Amino acid sequence: MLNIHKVAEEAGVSVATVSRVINNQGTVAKKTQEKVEKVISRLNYEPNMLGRNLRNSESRLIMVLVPTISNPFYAQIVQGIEDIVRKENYNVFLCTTDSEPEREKVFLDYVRQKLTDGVIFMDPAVEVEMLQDLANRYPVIQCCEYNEDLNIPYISIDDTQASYKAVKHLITMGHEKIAIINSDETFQYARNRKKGYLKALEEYGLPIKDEWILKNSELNFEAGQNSMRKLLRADDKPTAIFAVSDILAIGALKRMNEEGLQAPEDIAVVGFDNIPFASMTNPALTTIAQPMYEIGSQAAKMLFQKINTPDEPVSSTLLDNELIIRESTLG
Amino acid sequence: MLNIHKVAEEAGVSVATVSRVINNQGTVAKKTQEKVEKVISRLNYEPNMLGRNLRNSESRLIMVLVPTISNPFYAQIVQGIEDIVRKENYNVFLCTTDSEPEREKVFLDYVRQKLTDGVIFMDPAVEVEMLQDLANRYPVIQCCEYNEDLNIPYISIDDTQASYKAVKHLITMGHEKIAIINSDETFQYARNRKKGYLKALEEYGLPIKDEWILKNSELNFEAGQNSMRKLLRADDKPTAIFAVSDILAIGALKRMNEEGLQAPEDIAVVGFDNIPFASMTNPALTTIAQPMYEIGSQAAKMLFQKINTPDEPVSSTLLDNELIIRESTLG
DNA sequence: ATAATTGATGTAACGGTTTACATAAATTAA
DNA sequence: TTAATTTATGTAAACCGTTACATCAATTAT
Repeated sequence: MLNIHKVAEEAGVSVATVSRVINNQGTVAKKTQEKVEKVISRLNYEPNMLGRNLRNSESRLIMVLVPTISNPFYAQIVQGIEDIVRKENYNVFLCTTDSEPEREKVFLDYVRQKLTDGVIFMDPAVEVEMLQDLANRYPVIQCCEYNEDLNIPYISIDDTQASYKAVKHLITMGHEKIAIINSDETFQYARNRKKGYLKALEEYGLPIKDEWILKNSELNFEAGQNSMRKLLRADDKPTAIFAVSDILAIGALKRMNEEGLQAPEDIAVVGFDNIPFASMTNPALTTIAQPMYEIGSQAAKMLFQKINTPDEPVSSTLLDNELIIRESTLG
Repeated sequence: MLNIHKVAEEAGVSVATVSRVINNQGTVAKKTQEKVEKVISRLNYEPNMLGRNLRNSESRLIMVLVPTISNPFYAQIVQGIEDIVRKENYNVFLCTTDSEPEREKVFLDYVRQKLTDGVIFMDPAVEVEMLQDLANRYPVIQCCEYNEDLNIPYISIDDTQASYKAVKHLITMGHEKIAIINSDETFQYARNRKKGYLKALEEYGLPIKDEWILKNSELNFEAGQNSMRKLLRADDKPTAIFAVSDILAIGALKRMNEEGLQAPEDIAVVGFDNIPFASMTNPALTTIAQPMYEIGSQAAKMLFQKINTPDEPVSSTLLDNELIIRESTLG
């Protein structure tokens, strides 16, 4: 086994001296230092991180829990996280949970088990008590999806206000029959976006119909296509659609295209997130831009607050969002 | 500190007994077991993974190094990896390198430092000697991007043959002026795809022009758009384009769209990868489908071969690929 | 020349877990 | 009843690195 003892032995010094050289604390005589360094590079020695972290009870590792990486939405957020984390000389381990509680649990245990120093959690599906319990003892930040009943700092946007804005835009464009393609309402964001949708319709006295309110348990193109298929078969066809995710909106646009329909002439479509691909579609997609990078970097900053001053409370934030108007709603 | 000693003390047993209960080895008397379990759940104890892994010199953790998660191409591969890895009762840590050698190095050190049991490496930019050295001592698999001069197992596709197929398709459709939008030729795949492109042109005696051969250091929509802008300004405009990535192809399509041009009528476009978005564009994109899920799951299987039988050689594989013909080339 | 200070290095405990081996108690065999 | 075996539990070393404290040598001060 190649370890610090072996190096010490080869160099004819004690392990303490080797350790001092590795963590260059400057208290080692020059020639001893050189001697040790020579042995280290000759043997190709790397300190074992388990031993080191165990001793230091610190890993300088952050875990980021995402449901999936197939939605580019997360890519930008992770970029924001990475940039801050690296600046602090930490590194990021990204873990995908598929929103499965058991998988989330396994990864969260890594925090309890001291493998990582903290966690940024998007889209938690795990039981709330267990999450709260974890957050009481370790640094945890909720990012994007959150539960405000918990005493865990979160960073997100005001989904209700954002979707209200999106739907109001459709109303301003003259639409009166507006459908929503939503995801699973177990998610807070889905409930909030529906709330904003309903609020806008009520405010303008527009009809609310069950057949215009669709839910999807999966969030992918196919779900968007399926939802659009259903809407095109509705007794009373909507003239505009608000999809709570660009992915769903793009699937919907595709379905229209397959049926020979045009956006916005036949049906206008608004998405949500402003993933890079949203501007690449034809027609380009009107959408709510979340400040993804900013969300990520803020989340990381909040996490470091918790790590560095565990006893001081970290305040939660809702960031601004922006309606990006493109061809899919512009007559 | 809450540790196994504390639990042992509270339960009035030795640490060995607690350890046996945790790893339920069945050699503990029923009532002792219950007593210990009660204490464990009362104190909310979780074994420290650093201590455990240090002792066992095993982490049951796999590191996957990707340049970025913003290209959905990687999402599918990672899915393939995850499914196998979980089946083996391991977990995946995903790390993004931005193809920066220093970042790659930091993560690779985690393997040396025993934090993870192996690595699947896509798109290595790190110095080859260091990678080879790592692979000599730890389980490493090259995935997608690879260097065949190294003695490190790889899984990928035959890029030369695939791009030859793509370009031949364009030729079959009657095109004689065919451009390539490539990425950085420091990458093996980029060199191979160019090779296939040239081979097809040569075989059919078609012209090869410098102004039809474009390179991009970044691989994103903007790069695709920029390349297309250049091609549209060429003295001799191509009638067909082979892009070595769907992302580039989609950017190129967008640029055409902005200029009021249609694919394939004005210029035909072929992409590479068959990311989910590729079928969502309008027109839908003709592309080379890489068996992404399969690549990922194979990579994981190969890694476990290395982990479980370190001394037996693992053979490298090139998987089949398929040309998916869609609207962007179909007159 | 002696005492006091500085500098370089070593010793050993500690962080948390697992497990070979030892021991004690309980059971079975003779 | 005694010896042999089985079962349950405990002791202590091992995994690897860090660091407070101790030690010794060398330098500086008096």
